[in-house]
Amino acid sequence: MVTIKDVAKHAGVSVATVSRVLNETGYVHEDTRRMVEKAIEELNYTPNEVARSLYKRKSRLIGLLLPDITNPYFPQLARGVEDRMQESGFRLIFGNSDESEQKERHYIQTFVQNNVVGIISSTNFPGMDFYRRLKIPVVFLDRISSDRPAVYADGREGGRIAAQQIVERGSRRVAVLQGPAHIRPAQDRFQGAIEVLQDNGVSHEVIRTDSFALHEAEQKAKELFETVPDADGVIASNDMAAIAVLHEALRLGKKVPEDVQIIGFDDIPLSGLLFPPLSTIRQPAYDMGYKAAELMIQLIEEQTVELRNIQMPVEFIERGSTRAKPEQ
Amino acid sequence: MVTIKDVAKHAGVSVATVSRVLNETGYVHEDTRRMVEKAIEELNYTPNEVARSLYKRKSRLIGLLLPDITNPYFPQLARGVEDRMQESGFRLIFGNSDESEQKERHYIQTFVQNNVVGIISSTNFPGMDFYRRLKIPVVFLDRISSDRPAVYADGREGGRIAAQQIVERGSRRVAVLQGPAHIRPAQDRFQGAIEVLQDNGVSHEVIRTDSFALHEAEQKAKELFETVPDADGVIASNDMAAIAVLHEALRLGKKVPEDVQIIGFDDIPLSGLLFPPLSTIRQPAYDMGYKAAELMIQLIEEQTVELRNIQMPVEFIERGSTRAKPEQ
DNA sequence: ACCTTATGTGTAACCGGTTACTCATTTGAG
DNA sequence: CTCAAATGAGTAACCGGTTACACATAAGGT
Repeated sequence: MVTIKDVAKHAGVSVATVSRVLNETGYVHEDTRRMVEKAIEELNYTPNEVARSLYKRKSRLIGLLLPDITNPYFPQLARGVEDRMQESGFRLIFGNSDESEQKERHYIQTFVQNNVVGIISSTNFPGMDFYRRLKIPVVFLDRISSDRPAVYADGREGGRIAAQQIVERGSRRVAVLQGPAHIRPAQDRFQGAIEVLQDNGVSHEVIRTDSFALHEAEQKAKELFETVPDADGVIASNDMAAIAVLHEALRLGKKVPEDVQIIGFDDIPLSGLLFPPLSTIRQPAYDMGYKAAELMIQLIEEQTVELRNIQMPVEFIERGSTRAKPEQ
Repeated sequence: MVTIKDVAKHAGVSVATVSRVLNETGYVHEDTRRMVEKAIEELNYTPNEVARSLYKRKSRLIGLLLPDITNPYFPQLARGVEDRMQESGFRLIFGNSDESEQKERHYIQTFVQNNVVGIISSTNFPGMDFYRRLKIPVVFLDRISSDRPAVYADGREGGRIAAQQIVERGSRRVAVLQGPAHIRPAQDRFQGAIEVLQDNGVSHEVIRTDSFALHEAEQKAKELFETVPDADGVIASNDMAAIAVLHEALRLGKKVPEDVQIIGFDDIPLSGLLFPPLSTIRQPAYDMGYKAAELMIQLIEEQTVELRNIQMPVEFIERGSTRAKPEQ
């Protein structure tokens, strides 16, 4: 391995000078700089980030914790984070929490042991002690917390829009998938939807779900049509659930959207490729990740940030699983 | 930050002794051990991995490079890798290469700068100099290389099975999506399919694709039905492409599988939830990731590994986008 | 011409661990 | 009882960078 000493020797200067050239700090004579740069080039030297990190007590690494990248919504968040971090020269250490507190605790610990400069997390446990104790910046993503900055979508508004749309388009018996009770944005969506359904006096049934996992979605889709066989509208807690519901509806020989309208949440990339393509409430997942990264970088570089909670707008994406809006 | 010195002072011993307790090396008196453990407990000390990594010249980090986790196939690989690594206490540094050589080179560099002990990569450029030069273990995943160990699925066999199935089930005019030309497993699938189609004297058209990206898939699906409007069977290069083709077929009013049969490749989690659910050639993605991690751990721990190339079996998953097999 | 300030570079301490080496004490074989 | 081997623990060098400090020389103000 080529070290800074090798470069120093090769260029005939001290390690301090090489370090100054590398970091563009202090005074370095133009001629010296060139010699050092030549030596770096010739030896193909790249500084050891670990040594740097040890002295500085901070690395160029960011910890990213997601529930499960197997759910297509999260990779989009991740890409947003990664791409923004990349622009500023940060790398990601990555972990799936599987919604387990233990795993999460463990990941956070090793993030810290590796001197990460910040942690971006879609945790299910934003209030936990191990977050409170952290002395590095934390940004919650797709989650809400009173202690820490967060980036999330306007869930309540999303829920409202979904309900409005499905009611306007004629559903009168609506099943609502509730989504995990302990995840704020999911509950906001749910509340928003219920609000509007009640205001409009539309009959609705609630199907509770505990996680966003796929097999649970399949299960709940079956349960839905057993519990509410005459449902003519479904508001799903996310697109994965909506897809499961759509599948089950078609399997039961129902026509979508004629017999049942279905609205999802997220707008994952595949939604538009289903048949019928899924109408959904779009969360700007990539942008949310990107913004979270941006917020993190601000927190790292300055200590103070004015805007600590960023709520992103949601949007109704009209596709084929809802009917045409009747003329006013 | 609590350091080993603090622990040493608190326990009334030297740092060397604390280190011995931590690493279970050398001789430590039972009583001393207990005192040290008590001190560690009381101070809530966790060793700094960075310092450790600097001295040892190796960390507990593994670099993982994937083309794009936004494609649902890759998160499954990633989860397999992560879960196995987790078991042995390794963490992942993660990057998406976006099939760009430049990005890839850059990621590999920072992996090295961070003292990763190994790199697992689904690269598009397995032969590149920057891989050859690496002095740490490299395992290619879902890729094939003559220089390095690799874990991949039996693409040729997969292609054969796909073609056999679609022919047996009655397609006589088959469109084949070729998949990126520079990716071995994709080409193997393609070759396998073509072989069988030719052997059976079934007419086939080839649609070339350059990447696995989603928007390209949509595009190619349209192109397919323009070029081969009378196709009664489609062998897609992966499930994403198959989903796009399925969508396009239904959009054009074709009945699947009555008018057109479609076979995908990968078996991503959503395939079964389409309507009709997608028949596909299953690659055991999670297991492949898991195995790759296992292989990597062997390479790290011993220097020598007997089985350096692991080919995983593929399997036809019969679902609704293919017709029933006619009675013999 | 003289003193202050700016420029340029090297020496060595430091970051937080690990381990080679040293030394003291115990243990046990003959 | 003697001496080699085993046990137990501390000191300090080391990993590869960064930077405080020291020092020398050049530049600039009066």
